[in-house]
Amino acid sequence: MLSVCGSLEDEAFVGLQKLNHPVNFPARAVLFNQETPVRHVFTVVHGVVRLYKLLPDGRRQIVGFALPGDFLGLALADGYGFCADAVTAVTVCRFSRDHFGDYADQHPQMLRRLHDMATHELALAQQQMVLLGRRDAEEKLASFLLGLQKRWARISGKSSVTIDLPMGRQDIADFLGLTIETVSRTLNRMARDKLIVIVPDGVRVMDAARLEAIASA
Amino acid sequence: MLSVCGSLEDEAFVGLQKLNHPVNFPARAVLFNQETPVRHVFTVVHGVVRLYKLLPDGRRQIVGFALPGDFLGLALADGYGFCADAVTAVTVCRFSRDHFGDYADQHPQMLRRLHDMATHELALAQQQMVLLGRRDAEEKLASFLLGLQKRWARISGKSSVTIDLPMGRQDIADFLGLTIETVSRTLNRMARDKLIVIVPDGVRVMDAARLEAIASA
DNA sequence: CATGGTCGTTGTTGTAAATCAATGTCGCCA
DNA sequence: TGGCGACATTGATTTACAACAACGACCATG
Repeated sequence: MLSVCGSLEDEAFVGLQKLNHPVNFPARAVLFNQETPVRHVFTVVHGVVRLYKLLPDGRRQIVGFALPGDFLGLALADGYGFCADAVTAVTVCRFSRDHFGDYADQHPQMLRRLHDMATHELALAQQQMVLLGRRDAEEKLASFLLGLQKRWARISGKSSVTIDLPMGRQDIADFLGLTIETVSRTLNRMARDKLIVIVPDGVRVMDAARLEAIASA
Repeated sequence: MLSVCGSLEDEAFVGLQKLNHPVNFPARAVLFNQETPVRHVFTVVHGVVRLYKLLPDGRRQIVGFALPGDFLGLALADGYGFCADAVTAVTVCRFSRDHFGDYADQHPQMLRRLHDMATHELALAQQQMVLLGRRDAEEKLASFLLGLQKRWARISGKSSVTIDLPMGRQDIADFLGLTIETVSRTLNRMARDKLIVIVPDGVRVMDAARLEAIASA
């Protein structure tokens, strides 16, 4: 289990502990949105947060799900904003954006670490572009499931064939650039094909090899 | 016009000048690819570079076009690779990845600047996710054209209603998650609708207001 | 000025996914 | 216990875009 402030237990970050400010949000609570300037950065301690952008007509693209240990606030500077809200009940560590920025500027190793996180996020974003632009519904779902499985494994330290899906079908659809119906149909077809079994709030991987073949097709 | 090493004329970077190594590539030349580990980072001086990822079956997603002044090599660390090749004849400034990394680690202001660039790229990547996941062909093209127009304006210092398109239709298609036919048809429909005029290697914006309405729909 | 190559356009047909429309399931609370 | 509301599934139909196919424009090269 992650202690008070998740990914900040690093020696680079001990100085930040005193700026630390734990906060709880119930499911569906808004952490911040596209319009209002963001006054804080966050580290997720538990729960799941969805990050998304809205078009004026209401179309939504989820740009990521933040799981425990993830840091929120990298791309917040640019004025390009996105929204974040709690998928499940969530605990975060909150830092004032200004204090955090000052701290980073005075601690090159921290800056370095932030930069590494940013480039990692960028690499993930590029993977997501491939997925959104060039893959069909089944490939999208297979990648999504396996990607989440790896992330949960990394968080819990042990891998499992059961993948927890705390987010609803609509969230998955908005992450993968599909509709809720297509997500539902594709998932159920995968179950019919014995790739997975659908369980409450998750799926169980039955044929990892075939699933991976589809995901990296 | 950008002098020897484009975006490196900053006081933060004078120490790098001696590591500077200008290189020319003809159109279509490969700067680096997904497989081979990347030994250099680059700054584009002139010409246009396409950055893309390939799926095993040959599908391609262009994740960005690098124009003069742009830096290449942010997301290169992660092992997740992408390919880069010259759309037009290209001049770049090349730096050894190791030397560049060492330099950055010893110059916090440089690290800071790299980090800002990375978060900016991340914000753009997220915009592109919205475009790929949730916009139709016409919206994609409109955004693409206006985005390029702004970038050219920023580079040349003056805005123009004529947008240079040095890349071919296939490149545009692979950037927007469309086929070449859809790009062609959509552009020609926009021309028929008097939004733009198609000229050799570019388009001319005739109805900026309507185009922007479509782009930010 | 023929010839081949690349690239773009245009027409036709096909299809994956969107859309429209019920219906089903589960948990919560009156 | 029954009924309401959120969410998921399933079916029918439509549609935007892909795929296939043919043709035309441009230019480089012998």
